[in-house]
Amino acid sequence: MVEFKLLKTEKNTKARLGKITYNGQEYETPMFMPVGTQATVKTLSPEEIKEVKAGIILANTYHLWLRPGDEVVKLAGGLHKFMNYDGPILTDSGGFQVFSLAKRKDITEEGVHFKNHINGDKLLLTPEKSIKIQENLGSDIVMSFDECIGYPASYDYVKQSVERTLRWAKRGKDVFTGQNQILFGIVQGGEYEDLRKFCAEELVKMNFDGYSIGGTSVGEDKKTQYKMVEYSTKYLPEDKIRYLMGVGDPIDIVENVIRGVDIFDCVSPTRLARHGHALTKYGKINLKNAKYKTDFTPISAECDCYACKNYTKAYIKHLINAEETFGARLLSIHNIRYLVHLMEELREAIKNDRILEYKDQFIKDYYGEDYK
RNA sequence: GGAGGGAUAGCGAAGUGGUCAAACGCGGCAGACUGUAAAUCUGUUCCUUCGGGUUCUAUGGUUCAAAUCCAUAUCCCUCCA
Repeated sequence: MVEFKLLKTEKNTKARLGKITYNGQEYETPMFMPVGTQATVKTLSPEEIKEVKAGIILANTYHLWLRPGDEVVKLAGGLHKFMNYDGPILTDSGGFQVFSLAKRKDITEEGVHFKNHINGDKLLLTPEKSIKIQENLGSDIVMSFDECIGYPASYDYVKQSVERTLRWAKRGKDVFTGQNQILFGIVQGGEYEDLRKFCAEELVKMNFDGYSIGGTSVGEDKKTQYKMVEYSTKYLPEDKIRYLMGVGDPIDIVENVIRGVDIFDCVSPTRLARHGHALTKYGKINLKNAKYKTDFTPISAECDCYACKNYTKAYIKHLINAEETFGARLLSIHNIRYLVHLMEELREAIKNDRILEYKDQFIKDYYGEDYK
């Protein structure tokens, strides 16, 4: 069972320091959660996930429902046993797939009709079904089934979508019986403050165990994203987890921690890794670039990850160029460790009430002196 | 010794008179990626002062026009002796 305790709020901002306890394990927030859509953080073993000091990982209802099937996972004894991970697991509801598979969707009051991406079968995912699947999967944190609205979207569309998302949240909560599971509601509302406020307040009335902020990282500019987050956290209770869904650009993490977000997830560290990119204190680098061919230094001298302790840029570049999977694995380890370490630094800054100074220094390092 | 087939950009390979600086793939160079239909996708890849210039093994020829037709040379492959 995941339990959250707010430890402090930073003196000058809304940044929060918190503690999650889970089966005798303790994790601090703000935290970054690596994504393991198909019950695996792509290329990493559970031991490696722990070695980079990641805590919660995220898996996906839609994908596991289709393959291998939530009943199979249940038979295996739940996700933790099935994938051999004893840390906390959060499952997304399938709501994002409504958005990303938009060409083949049909949203009705009942739920969303899909043509699945594996064999084209027609499927119906409903709020009740999503909760049931997540109960079968046996994740620790369950998401309500929502509609992730794209950007831009008209006020009228967002309004009716938010209202439906709220009805879906209620329906899901009504059937939720998860043992040792907690359930989050998802704040939508696009860029419109009154709709974000309305959505948040209605969800809070339903008393969820935590709250997600959705509808971000769908192509909006950074300023808009930060506003969406402000308009959401402002109306959420202090004592519950706030989870910003899908955001993982380092600067966005820093900015949104300042706006009161506790946990983040993003596919970017693992996807960037598979595409040959490494996150570093001094910005993102592309190891495919010719200039790294004979660079026999680690990705980052100050990084304590397995890749940086043992391998050079030139070697990892070679692996990526040769399409050897070990390269993607080393970069995934590094990129996740980079984000987890970023969170460690942010927590330290919150403890010292110096997060604004930290942000300024972060920007100078990451983007160089002439940023903005 | 005889008979046939071939040589196209870094590599492989289309093209067989004009619409060809030459399809496509690989390789190279760069870019994108945000609750993962993503180990994917996009751009670019003879030279250029952006006007143009020089290409399809080499040389010569036919033609208004040649990677494409003809002759010779060089190299490679297959089959028969």
